[in-house]
Amino acid sequence: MRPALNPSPRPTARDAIIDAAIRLWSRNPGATFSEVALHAGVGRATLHRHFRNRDELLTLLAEICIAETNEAVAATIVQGASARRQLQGMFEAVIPLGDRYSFLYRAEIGDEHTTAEYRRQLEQVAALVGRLKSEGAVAADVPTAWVVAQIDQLIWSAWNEVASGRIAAADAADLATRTLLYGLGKEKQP
Amino acid sequence: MRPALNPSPRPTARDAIIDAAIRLWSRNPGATFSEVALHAGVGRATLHRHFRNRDELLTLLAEICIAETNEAVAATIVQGASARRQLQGMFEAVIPLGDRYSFLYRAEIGDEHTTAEYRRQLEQVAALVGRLKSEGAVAADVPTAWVVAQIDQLIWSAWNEVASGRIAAADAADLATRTLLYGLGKEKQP
DNA sequence: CCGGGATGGTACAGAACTGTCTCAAGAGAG
DNA sequence: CTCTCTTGAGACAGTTCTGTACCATCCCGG
Repeated sequence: MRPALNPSPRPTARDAIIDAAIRLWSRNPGATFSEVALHAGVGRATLHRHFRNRDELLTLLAEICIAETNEAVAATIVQGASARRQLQGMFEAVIPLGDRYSFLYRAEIGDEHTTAEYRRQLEQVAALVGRLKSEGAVAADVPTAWVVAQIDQLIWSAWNEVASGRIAAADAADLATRTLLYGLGKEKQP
Repeated sequence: MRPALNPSPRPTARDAIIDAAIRLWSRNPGATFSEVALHAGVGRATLHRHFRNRDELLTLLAEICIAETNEAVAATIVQGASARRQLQGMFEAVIPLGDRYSFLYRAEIGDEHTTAEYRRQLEQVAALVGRLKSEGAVAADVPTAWVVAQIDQLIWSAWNEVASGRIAAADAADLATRTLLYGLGKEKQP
């Protein structure tokens, strides 16, 4: 075999651990290392071989989630598009990641680099809100922090409703955009 | 002293524990019994005298929070008022309770009575949404579950913004109502 | 002044979790 | 086939949390 460009030679176990940890800690942030190993179908010792301790795994997960989100957003956003269209694109990209993203809300990440990266993401959203305002898509008299918070919450609840089957995945992004810009007080605007 | 109508003869310690537990577990659901005792300014032994174990305390806290919310809502809602007005009243009543209410989102309550009571609260909100729809304040084509989720999220984020000082407490309920009904896409409606 | 009840501090055993180690088994490359 | 690397299983000690018990102290009412 040629020298692997991929640094992980046999990634199955490692990937299974990462997946199980994200899935499990999303629902129960206090879940035990043993439980993670069990759900990953992996021995607890193997888990410790890949990740020295809880913090190391948690930090990696956070980095993965942030990177996945950045990637998804970057792939969807069209540079020349209107801010209004970029908002819609962001919803479309990020809502399906809800289950991988959600544990970040609860996790207490100590790592500086990770928190800085997260803050950077929020700032990007704030910048998008600024563009929405100058386009007239969002009212100027609303605090930007409030709009950012609403976008965050909409992503979360949209994924939540999709995951529980109450809303079709295809409708989620539209519904989120509509809710943010026009509210739920009248029929859908053109 | 006459036989106390109040079943708790010397409530200071007990109250301090309840308060500290709500405050602490809201931020850190995994906080230890020792930490709760420490923050309550009470010996750990005393804590165990009042509450046999974690579940007992947690269940009581949930019941208290639900009762507080019911009480606050009931005191504010005017029977004859429009659903639109009742929504505003609910926001005004519940947003200030955010810090006491928030830990319920994360806590895993096993108690049947408590979860039933919580479900009942959600159903009341759903009923309010139904009335909003028949009044024409909320569009009929939006799933009720979505509206309920938005109301829940608005309460949480409104309290959050108030708590972090980014938004004035007096404006919070108005902003939440506006966001829900009219969205953030245009200047405030009359 | 005196006694009962609540409290704080501490000690203790049991349980759960963590992190490390060892050893046997299995899968894949050469 | 053989060698190497990874894995699963389990043992182990150390730490933390839990729930209980005990005792000295304090406050309150009588």
